[in-house]
Amino acid sequence: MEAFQLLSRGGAFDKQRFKNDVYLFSPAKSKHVEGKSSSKVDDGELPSELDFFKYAKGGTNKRKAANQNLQHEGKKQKTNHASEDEQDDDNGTSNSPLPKHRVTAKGSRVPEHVDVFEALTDRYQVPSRLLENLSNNGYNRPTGIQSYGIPILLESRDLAAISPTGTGKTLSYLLPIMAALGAPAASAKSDAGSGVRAVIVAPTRELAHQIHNECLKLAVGRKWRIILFSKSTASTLADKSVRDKVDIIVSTPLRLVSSLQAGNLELHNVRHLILDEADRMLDSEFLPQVQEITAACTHENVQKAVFSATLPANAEKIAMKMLRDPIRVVVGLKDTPLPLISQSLTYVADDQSKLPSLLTYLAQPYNPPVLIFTSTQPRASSLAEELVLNAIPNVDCLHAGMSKKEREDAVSRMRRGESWVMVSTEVMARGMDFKGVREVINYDFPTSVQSYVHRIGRTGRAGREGKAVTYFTDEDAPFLKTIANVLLQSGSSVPDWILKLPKPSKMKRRQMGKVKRLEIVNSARKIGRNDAVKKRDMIMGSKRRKQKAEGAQDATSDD
DNA sequence: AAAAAAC
Repeated sequence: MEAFQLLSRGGAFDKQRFKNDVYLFSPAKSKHVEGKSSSKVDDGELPSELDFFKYAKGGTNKRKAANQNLQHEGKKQKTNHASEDEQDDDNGTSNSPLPKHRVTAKGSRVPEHVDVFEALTDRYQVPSRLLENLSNNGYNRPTGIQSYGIPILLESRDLAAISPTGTGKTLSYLLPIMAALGAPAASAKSDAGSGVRAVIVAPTRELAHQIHNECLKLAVGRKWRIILFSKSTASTLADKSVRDKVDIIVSTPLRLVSSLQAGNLELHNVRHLILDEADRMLDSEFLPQVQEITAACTHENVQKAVFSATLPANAEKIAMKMLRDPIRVVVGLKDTPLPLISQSLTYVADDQSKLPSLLTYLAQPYNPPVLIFTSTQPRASSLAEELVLNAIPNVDCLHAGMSKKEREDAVSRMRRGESWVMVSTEVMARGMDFKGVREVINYDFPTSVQSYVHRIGRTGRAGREGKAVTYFTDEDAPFLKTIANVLLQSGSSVPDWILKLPKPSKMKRRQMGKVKRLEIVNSARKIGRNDAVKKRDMIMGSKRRKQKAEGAQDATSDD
């Protein structure tokens, strides 16, 4: 009976019900909203294409036009316009599945872009060995950010690169670094000076690990020392004569900072400093650490570059101050998901209704692996647990509260395709490239546009299609319109009534943030529990699990 | 908004 009630509350998209709840947020406008919505109920049922064109007229195009005008306003700066469409026409090879984006490059003396990787050898003497490694790894033609960004970095210029998720930003900075490195520091003919020459900083261990892997693939046949910085690798570099022979370090910020402070690392010889996921690296939590790192890079010719799919104005300001005579490259529209990702918003009345909705979803055919995002670590753990208890196969969990080994194991199961359902926190939201992910579910509503764009950007990578579903509850209403606009901007359709919601800024958002979200409410503790618990402990680690459970109980009793 | 992540 209980289960039936839960199911009947969750399930299908229920406009009517939500509409009533809108009153809660804007009593003054409630009649207006209701009147308009009910007279246009049919709009929501139009084919999605029609819906899109309708709203694109009002919002999307205006904004595009505004963007373009802004770009033309630069005074002393030169603007380059180009389009990947043209490049595709030139070449005639239509095996490029990548979406076609407008590219703008703004700054002084912008180097010309390249249409093919081979042009890099002619123009910049990029070693052919490097290009071989490219094609061996399946890189045939440069993406937008690669064709513009690589020449800029090869000309030793500073760069702020904004390009959508899954469009090859990593290669855009790795290739120029490797082209510029020359002989390994350890070799006799090196004129590299002493100390590491390139540093790449990323916000999570998993991402740093992935970048390091890419780095190794590209460096095949060369003897550079490329270090994924961790506690153990850092300790092997305690000996200065050893660390002076390192060429490239990939690291998370705090790891670098603690080595700097311990006097176990010098960055005075760094010629290339890359901030991946730049807006994250420049947010208030990471900024002090990043500043310490940049301050330690004292070489007069240090080249700095920042990369992200999103770069809010304040982060861009900080970035531009950091950079010297920078060039700003924007591929597509900033802070916007790929149109390849078909996005939808699903109403679930409240937190308790989410699990039944998800179970219903997972009971139908879906494309594994599915990546599910929750707002907190305990919620990720307990949701994974619930799915296991409900006999969903191959459930995995990954958050930063897990041990290093547990995290690594989870990632490798994911890479091997053994995970069908991966429940995670923001730790997985940025940069991670699991090529198979075709569906993302935002179980908990994202807390920013940036978070939304990066989360759903785990699918639709390298030209593949993807699907993203976002659950929203009554509590999420104040932020719904903001995210709905992002869907519109990227070509997904949104029901009429959502767009008619009052402006987010006018809503009472303060009181909304106070709702405490604890663990996923259990709906089905039944038979086979012991087996399920064993399996769960294998997935999440029993020790950690116990700690989490105790912590959560404390939190509950507080209430 | 606000939690997450970084050692």
